[in-house]
Amino acid sequence: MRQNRKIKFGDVPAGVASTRSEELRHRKRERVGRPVSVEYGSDEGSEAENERIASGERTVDMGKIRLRARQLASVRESLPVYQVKDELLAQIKPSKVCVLIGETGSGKSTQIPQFLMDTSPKGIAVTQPRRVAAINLATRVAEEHGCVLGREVGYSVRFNNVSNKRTKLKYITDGMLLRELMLDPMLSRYSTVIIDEAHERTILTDLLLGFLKDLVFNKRQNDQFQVIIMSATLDADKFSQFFNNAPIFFVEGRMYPVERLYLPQPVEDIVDTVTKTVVQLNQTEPTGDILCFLSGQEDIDKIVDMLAKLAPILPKEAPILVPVPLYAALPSHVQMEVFKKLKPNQRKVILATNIAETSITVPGIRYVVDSGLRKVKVWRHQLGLSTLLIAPISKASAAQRAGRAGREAPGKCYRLYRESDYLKLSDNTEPEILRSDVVSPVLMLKKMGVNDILKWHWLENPGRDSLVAALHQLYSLNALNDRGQITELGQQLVVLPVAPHLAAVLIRASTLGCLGPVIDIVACLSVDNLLMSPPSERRDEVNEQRRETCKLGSIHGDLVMLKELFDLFNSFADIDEKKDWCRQLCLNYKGFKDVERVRRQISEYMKMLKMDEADSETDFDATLVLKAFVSGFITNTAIGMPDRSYRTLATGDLVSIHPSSLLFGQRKPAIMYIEYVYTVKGYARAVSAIDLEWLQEVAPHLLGTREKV
DNA sequence: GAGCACTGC
Repeated sequence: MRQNRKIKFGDVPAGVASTRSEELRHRKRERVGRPVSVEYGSDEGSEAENERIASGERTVDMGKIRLRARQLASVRESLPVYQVKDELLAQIKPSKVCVLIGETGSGKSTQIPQFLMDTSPKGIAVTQPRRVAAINLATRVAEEHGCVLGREVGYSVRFNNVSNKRTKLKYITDGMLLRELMLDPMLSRYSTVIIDEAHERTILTDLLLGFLKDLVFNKRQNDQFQVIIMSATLDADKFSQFFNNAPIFFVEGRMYPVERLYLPQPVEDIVDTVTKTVVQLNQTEPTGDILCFLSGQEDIDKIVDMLAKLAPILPKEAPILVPVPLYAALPSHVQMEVFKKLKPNQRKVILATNIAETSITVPGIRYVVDSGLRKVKVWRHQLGLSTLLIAPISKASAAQRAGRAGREAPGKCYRLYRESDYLKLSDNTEPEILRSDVVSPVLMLKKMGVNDILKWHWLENPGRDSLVAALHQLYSLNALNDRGQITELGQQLVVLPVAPHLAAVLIRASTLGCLGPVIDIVACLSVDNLLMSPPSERRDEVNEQRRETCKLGSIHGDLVMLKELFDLFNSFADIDEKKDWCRQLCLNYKGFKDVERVRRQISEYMKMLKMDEADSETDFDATLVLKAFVSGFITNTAIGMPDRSYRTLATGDLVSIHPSSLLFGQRKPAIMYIEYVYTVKGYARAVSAIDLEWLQEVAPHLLGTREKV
């Protein structure tokens, strides 16, 4: 750390008032409700317990459940949204579509669906972008409603359906609702669909809104069918306009004021600035934990190290700083550290990525330190690769981060940028669909019978180039015919719970007779952070050990390595043995447990498509398996050049084997890779050695039209 | 000779 120059934040009071009113300015909406101070904790039910109850075990004590519901009634009644129940219902009722803005703590996600339960003729679906949110909400609402989870109130997420045909209110991830929509385009089970957290603008939410527009105004126009869009931010006009000027309602939340403080000058070194700000804040501010938002793991680890070193030598009058990292790649038991209660003379400092903005809510936060940065993955459809960039956040995101300090008491937010920089930020984060690969969305549209995807009523049109690139990809997979219609194969791909390219590999594998091992590999590929990067001092040793362990992988590449690792994982009978082995090779034990789950699911879906892995060859044949993969990743192939570099077959672009690959440093005539990412240069990840002759065999319809694909 | 934010089926 450089010489301890103090970090100065500008004069606050005026700035605070103006910023606050800035963020409130757009609220020229019909206001219902007034701010109320209540505690609204989220009691978490154990998932295992819920499953047991929902599976019909008759040890349920209904008396106890009803008593608990009565106890919760007073909490419910004090929620902002409850106070305006009748007024709100009277306004919502007559509209086929409405937009409801409810701030954090308003109780909209738990209460409004319950209000509608008695009058809704059929089921109510409430979508959530994340699984845990759907599960927690359903658990809470079942408790409030006084029923067993999975009966009148339930949930449906991947791997877990705790609902039945009679379930009236179902919390569901938007991915699962889309899946239901594919099977039943009318969504005939439901009379109300509530899209929650619409402001997050995930791809799946955007798609749902598009399909719902068609349903509510055309297909189920004369039916009793209602759509409610819930958003936490004020950018509701977009939704309203999209649904033919649907009415907008506003419910106030229960948030404490958060003072915003800015720096007078921009800073260069964010790691240094965050560290100094935390130390300074610790000495001057009363009790309360600190949450810092940073762009990624690298900066977080550096700050954690620095604070850990500084903590023992700081003045003893101030609380002792306890730094805690928080990002998705951390094992879950390490993530749980953020919830740990500390001694009274300690102060928790959480160094987090965007994961703390929406996915994980940490209690006890009074101070937020915001770097104003995040990492964002941007898809370049012209090049068929993705890049990971550090970018400034939006105003909406800055407000969300600041809000994390005001959940339990008034708080402060230290923004490590100037107020003038804040004012220059865009209002909202760019919708995900504009910076993503749209192969899968386009296939879904085709499945739903949309002919002209360029002119479809997209909530946000991804743009001609992006859509055309996706159409080409789908055509090259044989998912679309040359008239752009979905093929029999396309119908199969859309069902499988993996990306279309990987789905194509699965189908191909079943005809080649190697479905079993291919499911293993595809399951491994769909789990993040399965192979963890070893700490620098163990790097060479671990790499060597992995090469030793995976003899075939060292020749054929990473896909075959995954198969070898998964087989070995399964060969240990004892859990502790498995864990030891994972530690040795720096593998993620929980990751492999997830692989097993995904594997089971894929296997079930393949059976549904009448493809059975029992038909697989008994001996593992690496060539056969890689041929299956080439059929899905024909555009991700490159030829080895005399100067040791590789050039992509499709465009001739330079590509290098990523150093994390087992094939790194090896020369092969040709390679195929699952992912192509650009950082300092174009890197191929998950690389396999292939034979060029396979291309002719696997995809004769593509060779010769290469420049078009 | 690198370094991956986050989520979903």
